[in-house]
Amino acid sequence: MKRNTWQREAVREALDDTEGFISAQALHGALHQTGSPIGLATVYRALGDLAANGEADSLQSPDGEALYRACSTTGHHHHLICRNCGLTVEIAADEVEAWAKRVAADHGFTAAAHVVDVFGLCANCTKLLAAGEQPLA
Amino acid sequence: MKRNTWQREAVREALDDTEGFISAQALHGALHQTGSPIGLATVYRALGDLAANGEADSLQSPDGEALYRACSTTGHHHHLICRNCGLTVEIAADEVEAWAKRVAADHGFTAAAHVVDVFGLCANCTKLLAAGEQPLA
DNA sequence: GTGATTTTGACAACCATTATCAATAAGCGT
DNA sequence: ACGCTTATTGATAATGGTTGTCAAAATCAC
Ligand SMILES: [Mn+2]
Ligand SMILES: [Mn+2]
Ligand SMILES: [Zn+2]
Ligand SMILES: [Zn+2]
Repeated sequence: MKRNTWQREAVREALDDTEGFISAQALHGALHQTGSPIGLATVYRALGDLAANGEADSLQSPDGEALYRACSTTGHHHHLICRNCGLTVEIAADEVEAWAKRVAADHGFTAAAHVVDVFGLCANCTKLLAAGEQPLA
Repeated sequence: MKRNTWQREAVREALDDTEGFISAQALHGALHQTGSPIGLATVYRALGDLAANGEADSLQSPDGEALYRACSTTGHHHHLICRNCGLTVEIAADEVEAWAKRVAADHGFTAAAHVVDVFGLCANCTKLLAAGEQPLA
């Protein structure tokens, strides 16, 4: 049976305290800074479990890193993500859902799923970068 | 200036001969099987260049591997991909383009890009799997 | 509390991708 | 055609995220 450990709870809380998407490594770093001695492998395992249970959303960053986020919305939705600071907006996109279903059906595809993510610079980061600040400071 | 080499042309042709999306490693393997002595690093570079020039499309597979495909359509478009056999249909989706732009603008995001891919089982694979065949045979 | 079983975590292994850099070769001027 | 400049190649090392290993520690049913 599945056992409850403080490590899994720590990962859940750390993920909740994070604004946007975050990598396993970054979350492990954040936990360490709070004094937690949790191991890196454990963070990977906990995040994988959360994603499998639907408690967290995951996506592949454009450079192939897996990112995780605790979602406030329970149902199916998508994300608008700042590629500089990670700020994330959850998006309900009925329009795109319908489009995806239609496209698959029109071509005889079954068991269709879709990946829909929008990356950009949030208003704040746009301002900062225009002022000559460095990205990801 | 940019020079023309048989290696780049070999990668272009190998990519054209491929039905669906393929990884750099797999393409390198395919080239080797035809007797080509091309180096792996060169395949990575050539694919990166093709993608940068818009001659190839690239996407991150669900497990974080970069996949490439020679596009017949020159403009921006998306893909409907069979997760079993790799068969790919190119999709023009003005509706989704407009949606992505609107979503970004509505939230003050700039420099927006989007990832939109639909994965499913093509008609043929649906039939085969229903008949009890194994996936990815 | 005891013990079977799960979980952890330091570390190694893995694997895709990128950086090195000496050797090679494209292509311009001659 | 011939050098010469310089982009390109490719064997190899390095990088970096992720997963596997396995003995030690922790959980929980009894
Ligand atoms: Mn959707
Ligand atoms: Mn698009
Ligand atoms: Zn931002
Ligand atoms: Zn198929």
